Parts: sequence; structure tokens; C-alpha cells
Amino acid sequence: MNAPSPIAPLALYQEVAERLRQRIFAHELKPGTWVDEQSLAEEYGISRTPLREALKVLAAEGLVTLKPRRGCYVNQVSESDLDEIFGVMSLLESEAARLAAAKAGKADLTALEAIHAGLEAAAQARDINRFFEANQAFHRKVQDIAGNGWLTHVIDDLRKMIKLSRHHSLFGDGRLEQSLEEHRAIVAALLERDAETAGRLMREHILSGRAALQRMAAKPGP
Amino acid sequence: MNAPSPIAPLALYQEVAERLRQRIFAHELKPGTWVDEQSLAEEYGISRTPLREALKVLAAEGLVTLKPRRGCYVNQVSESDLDEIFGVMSLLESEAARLAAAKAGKADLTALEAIHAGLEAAAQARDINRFFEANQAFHRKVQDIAGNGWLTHVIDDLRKMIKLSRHHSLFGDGRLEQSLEEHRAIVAALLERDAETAGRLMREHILSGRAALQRMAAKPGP
DNA sequence: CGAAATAATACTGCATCCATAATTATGAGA
DNA sequence: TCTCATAATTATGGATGCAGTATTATTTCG
Repeated sequence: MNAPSPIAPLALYQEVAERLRQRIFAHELKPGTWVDEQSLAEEYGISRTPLREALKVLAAEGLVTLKPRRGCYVNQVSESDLDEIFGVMSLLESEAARLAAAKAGKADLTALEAIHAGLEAAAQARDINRFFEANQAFHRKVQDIAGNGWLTHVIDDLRKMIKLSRHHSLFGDGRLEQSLEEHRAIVAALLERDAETAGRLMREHILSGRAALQRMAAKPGP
Repeated sequence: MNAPSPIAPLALYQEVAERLRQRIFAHELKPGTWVDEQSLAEEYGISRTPLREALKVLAAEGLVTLKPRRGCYVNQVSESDLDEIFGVMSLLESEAARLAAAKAGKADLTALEAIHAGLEAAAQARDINRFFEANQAFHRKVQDIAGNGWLTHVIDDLRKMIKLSRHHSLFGDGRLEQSLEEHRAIVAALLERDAETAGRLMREHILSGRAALQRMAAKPGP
């Protein structure tokens, strides 16, 4: 939401939590697998104490499950979980789009267009990682314009769950172009300050993302 | 969501976290105040280790803030936070009502009517605590019928934030009767399987709750 | 007498240690 | 050879100890 203090004297457990998050999202730590405290502590050159604190945080975030006396396991999201999550996400993101359409200033919209241009460029260059980053930036910008910090917070929480599933293969086939087209339509609606259309399009965009992910789930894993 | 295992061999830090939650919600630990690790550990007869783990969890839930090297403080929600949170809540709960209207079986509806009857009884008896419990049960039941576990999860997360503010004085004036009337209308819409009306009414019900809370904020504290 | 500098105290953060429970390995018996 | 019981190993959960920093108290100087 906002930086707690100008210079963050971040605690060790936070640093560790962030690193573990990255490793989980990168599927270096795969869903269902056991998290070895000792070897991780050794690897990071720290004691088990801050590591265990970090795991508690990740558990609260829903990324791992802590089975008492049985250790820590990376969570896995089922297809039905994804159905539910995307259902909620479509609701939240479409609300963000509605609010953004109502509240957007001129500067906001030019900034958004710039981000979208970056998205197009990344697509042109077939740079999946950059596309993914720009895509996140786009949605984040819409939420910023919407100006509801708690709406953004909830969306972020749910996005973590989605990132638990393999998103790398999300932009196969013509999904990339389809996503771009949907973004263009959303930008257009925002430029016209058409809240209802923007909301509806965003909802469809999210559900379209779900459908793409579902098609991937049907295919054999890499 | 559901019990992780038949008999929960719950960890100590979880037990502690739950107790602290209760004390925070009961405003025994007031927003803004410092949480003393040592004295709490002594009071519970445990070491600081599990206590600090519990605080990490509460921090991840948003109930407290951990300032590195400066200790733990109970979070306070501002009026603008509440505006944002209720905005999101109205969206989520109305979705739950819509889904419930579409999915409710006969047994679900009779169960919901029973809960509502308990609500009426508690109101008749002027038992605020029982009313509060029954009210939560009502909303929870609607969410159960909706059958989206993640929707429920997100709603619960946000409700914690609302409980940080003083909800005890929420049912003053004629708010109690108004709330009952709104519930009756929602039940009626659900019985008629009218998703749109149920959703709209639930949205208005939540926002009406926000308005009541806002009126309380204007008054001098107890 | 007030303000700044310095010393004393208290608390947080991390590491280490130990007890207990779970898992795996080993051995005995059918 | 397979199964069950027992022993050894390993990992988790909690307690304790210590270093470093923030806060408070005290002292000294203007």
C-alpha cells in the first residue's frame, strides 16, 4: 500500500519470506513439496528462527501449509480453486475498472496508454517476461487510478494464489494477441469514461484469462 | 475454510494468535497501542518464540504492524479505510447473495430462515451479543450456500479489519430494527430465487451498515 | 533553569540448545 | 519372503542466551 518508513530497515524474516515467495512463484519450490527448514537455513547462512518466522508469514498468506510436527509444504491450487478465485478476481478487477473510469484524470490515462504501449512492444518482441511484467503494471495502474487501496490489497492476495499455478505457459497460442485486443478495448472505454463498459470488458478479460489457463491445464505439462 | 485434520493438534503459536485476535477484537488491546512481548509471554507462561511467531501471523493478517527494532503495534483503521473496505465488502457480499439465490436448495433456505428467526429472537430480547453472533451466522450461511470458498475467505479477511474498529456500539438507535428489515427482504429475495434483487439488497444492507458505523463515529466515544 | 550530550536501561532480533514426536531403518518371527 | 515390532535417526517446536539498537534517565554545560 505505502512504505511504512522512508528507509525500510527490513527484518531478516521479511527478506527470507520474499526470497521464498520468489522461489515458490518461480516453481523452484513446487506445489506439494516439502520445505526443508534446515537446508534452507544453511543455504541462506542463517539460523532456523527467522526462517520459521518467514514460513509462518507465508502460511498466513496461503502460499504454504504448516502441518504441526510434520513440517511445511507448498500449497497447490486445484482447478476448482482457480474457478473460484477467478470468479472473485473478475468481480474485483471489474470494479477497479469501473472506479478508474469514473476517477481517471488526464495524466492517469496517458500513463496508462504508455504502459499499454510497452505491452504492445513486448508482445511484438515476443518477450514473454516483459509482457508479463507490463501486464501486471497495466492492471496495477488501473487499480491505482481506482484509488481503493483495500481493493488493490485483496486483488494482490488473490493474485498470489494464481501465481502458485504455472502461469509461464499462460500466453501460448493466440492468447497473447487476444489479451492485447482486450486491453485495447478496456483502454478505449476508460478514455471515454464509460464505467459500465470498462467494468464489463475487464470482467470478460479476466474470465478470458481463466479460460486460457484452463486450456493449458488440459495440455500435458512441460 | 475447513479443518485441516479431524483432530487438530494445533500448534502453540496458533493458540496464542487466536487469543491475541480475541483480545484485539475485544479492544482489550487497543488500536495504536504497543504490544509487550515479554509481559505477554510471562502472562501466558510461554517463551517469546511462539509469541513472536503469532505476532508475525497477525501482522500478515493486517491486525498489527511490526516495526523492525521498534516492536509491535495494534493497527488502527481510519474512516477512509472503512469507506474502502465496506465498498469492497458490499461488492463481495452482494455477489455471495447472487450466487446463493442461484444455488440455494430447499434445505439451505429453511436453515437460513431458522438463523433469521434466531436473529429476530435476539433482537426481541435485546441481546446484542447474541444478535451479533446470529448476524454473523446469517451472512456466513449465505456465503456457504454461495459455495465459493475463496469468496468467503476474502470476506473473512476484510471483516477482521472492520472488527478492529469498535463494532460494539454498532447497533444503537433504530439500526437493529432496520438491519432486521433488510435481512427479511434479503431472505424473501432468496426464497424467490431472485439473484439480482438479492444481490442489490445485500449491497444496500452492507452500505447501510457502513452508514450506521459512520453515525457512531460522529458521536463521542464511550 | 533549559538544552544538549552522554550514560544506563530495556527491548528486539537472531542464534543455539534441548526435548519430543515422527519417520526411517533394522531385526525378529511367522 | 513378508509383516510386525522395536530401535535409531531426523526434524520440528519451544526455551534460553546474547548482541545490538532504541529509548529513557542522568549529567553537564550554556
